[in-house]
Amino acid sequence: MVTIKDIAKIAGVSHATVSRALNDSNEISLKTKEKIKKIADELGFVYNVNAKRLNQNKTNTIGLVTPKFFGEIKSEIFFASLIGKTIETLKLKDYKTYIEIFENENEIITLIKSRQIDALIFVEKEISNNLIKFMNKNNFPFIFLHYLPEKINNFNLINYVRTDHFYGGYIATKHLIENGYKNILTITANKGISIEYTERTEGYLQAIKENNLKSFIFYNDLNFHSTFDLINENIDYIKNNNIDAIFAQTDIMALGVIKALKYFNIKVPKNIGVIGYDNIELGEFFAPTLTTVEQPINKIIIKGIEILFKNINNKTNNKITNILIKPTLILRDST
Amino acid sequence: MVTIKDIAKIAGVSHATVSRALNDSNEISLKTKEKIKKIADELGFVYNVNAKRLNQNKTNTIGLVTPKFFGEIKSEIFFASLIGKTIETLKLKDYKTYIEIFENENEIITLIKSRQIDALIFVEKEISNNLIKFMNKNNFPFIFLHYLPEKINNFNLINYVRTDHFYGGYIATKHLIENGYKNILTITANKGISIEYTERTEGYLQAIKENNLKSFIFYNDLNFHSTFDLINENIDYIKNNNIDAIFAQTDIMALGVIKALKYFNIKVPKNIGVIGYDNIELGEFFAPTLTTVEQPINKIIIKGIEILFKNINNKTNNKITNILIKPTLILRDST
DNA sequence: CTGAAAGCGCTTACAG
DNA sequence: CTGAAAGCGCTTACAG
Repeated sequence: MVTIKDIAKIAGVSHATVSRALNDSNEISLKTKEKIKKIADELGFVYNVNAKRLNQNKTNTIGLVTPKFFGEIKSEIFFASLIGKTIETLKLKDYKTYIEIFENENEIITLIKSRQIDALIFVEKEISNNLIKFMNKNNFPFIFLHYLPEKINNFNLINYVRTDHFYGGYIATKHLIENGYKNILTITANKGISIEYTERTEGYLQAIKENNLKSFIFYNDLNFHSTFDLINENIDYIKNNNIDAIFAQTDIMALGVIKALKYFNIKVPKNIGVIGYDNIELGEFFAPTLTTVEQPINKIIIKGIEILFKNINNKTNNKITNILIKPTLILRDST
Repeated sequence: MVTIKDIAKIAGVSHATVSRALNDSNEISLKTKEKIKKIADELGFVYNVNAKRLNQNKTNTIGLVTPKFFGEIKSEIFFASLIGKTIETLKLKDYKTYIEIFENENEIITLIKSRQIDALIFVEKEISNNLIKFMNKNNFPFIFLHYLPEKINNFNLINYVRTDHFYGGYIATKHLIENGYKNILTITANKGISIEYTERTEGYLQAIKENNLKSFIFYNDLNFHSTFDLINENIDYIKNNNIDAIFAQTDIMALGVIKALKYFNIKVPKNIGVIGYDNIELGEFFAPTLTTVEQPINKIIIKGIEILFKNINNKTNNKITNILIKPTLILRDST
């Protein structure tokens, strides 16, 4: 492969001069600069990144930490979008993305110490204070997107951008109310699963309260089959309470709900309206298509990267930024 | 960050000795080796990979080239699995994975020249002879998985591992025949889309021929809605020819078929059996669940990486390896 | 404006 | 078995 020394030889200058020319240093004559650039071009010169990174102690690469996302359809769809959007957004800034599937924190620490990345984006809940402290101590920029690190109680030490789930739960419920539904059941995650479900439920309760309605809450696993079972087992409760709408706090749950209602010949949305949460693309395949709350994941990524770069470029300014982004309602046929 | 010089200072040896110790060189005494390792451990030493890569001209990183996979549910599911499995498999060999979303070949050439990766895995069709030649000339190891590069006519210059689609089309059709279906329609891709659909169709024709049946072939777009429309528009043809089974050459198409048949109150599998191809996880969500041909993507990845590593470790041996892996039938409710 | 030198953090052939 | 030296391909402070 061609190096700056090869160019230097051909141009009859020192390799330092070549380096300056290619880096558009302002202490070089336009004439030699252009001559050198032309030669570099002809030779198809490309920097040896490893040399550059060693010298500058900067990699122009951001690590993206995700959970093990494969093997389950919902997270595959979500993380494929996330990874794609992140790569795309960082590429616009001339940064590379390195995907790290989270296994343990030691691997993350090793990754940082090995100087492969300049910063980290976490879309991962299982991060402890230990790692946060390590990064802060070393002035290593990072941000949490979408998820909050659940082992941590003090969020004043981390930047994050995530969905405003309270608002999401609120608009989902309000939408149902505005469409005339009165007895609205919400199906949320089992307790302790994740704070975001608590927030969605609080949004739900706020809308319920504002309209003097009665609240109905089921706690359940987040998956399709168990939600199907849940409805099955509680069909009498649903009938006895005249439940006429269900706010399932994930789309997958909502699909399980719809399948179960179909099984009992309950028409959606005529007898019972159903709204989901997430806007997974899957929702478009089912009949009726699913009304849902869309998580603003692209906005989260773009905003998150913006904040991260402020941190990268300005290490002194350690201001913590926490941002909630409002989700939006996607109206389809199930309500 | 701690360097080998820091360790050297504490251990009272030269940094060359530290390097030998940490690399388990055999020209070092056990005693100093252990002493040095202990110190390194205590200091939490991790190599600066950039220095190591520069020195060794080796990155222990493999590039994975994919199309732009996000924005469409089917490819999101497929590539999320693929990326995950690749990262996992390479990690076992102590290699990192770098994801490159294909835009143009110059970016790939730059990636290679910049010394960020030791080899490339292509799961991408749009590669030309130009790039192949460049890699071969530079003795840069690469392999094609799953797809064949469609702009190329001479496959003797490239390693690849892919599904045996002829066999896949054959077993799908044979399965239908063995279940008593007689008039089997296959829906394949529009001509020129990809060689794999031609292969599936040839497998179909082989089974049809062996059983003296009549062949019925529709050519269509690969997506859900247009396949739904296709069935809609041709429902008379289907009825008139007593079509009693449909081999849709992708699962997404098969789901479109089932939706359309439902619309006409045609029972699956009672009136018409339906088999898909791919085994996307989505197939499990629909009723009836989808019988399909599973692409052996995990086997392809594992085998492909195995071949790639032979090439990496043994650059002299430029033997080309082409492997077809047989897919398997997944029996569910739609046949 | 340009070159020689030193340095980034490693490895390894050479000498002892 | 160990150290001093050279080198991987860059950048940049220093001197002129």
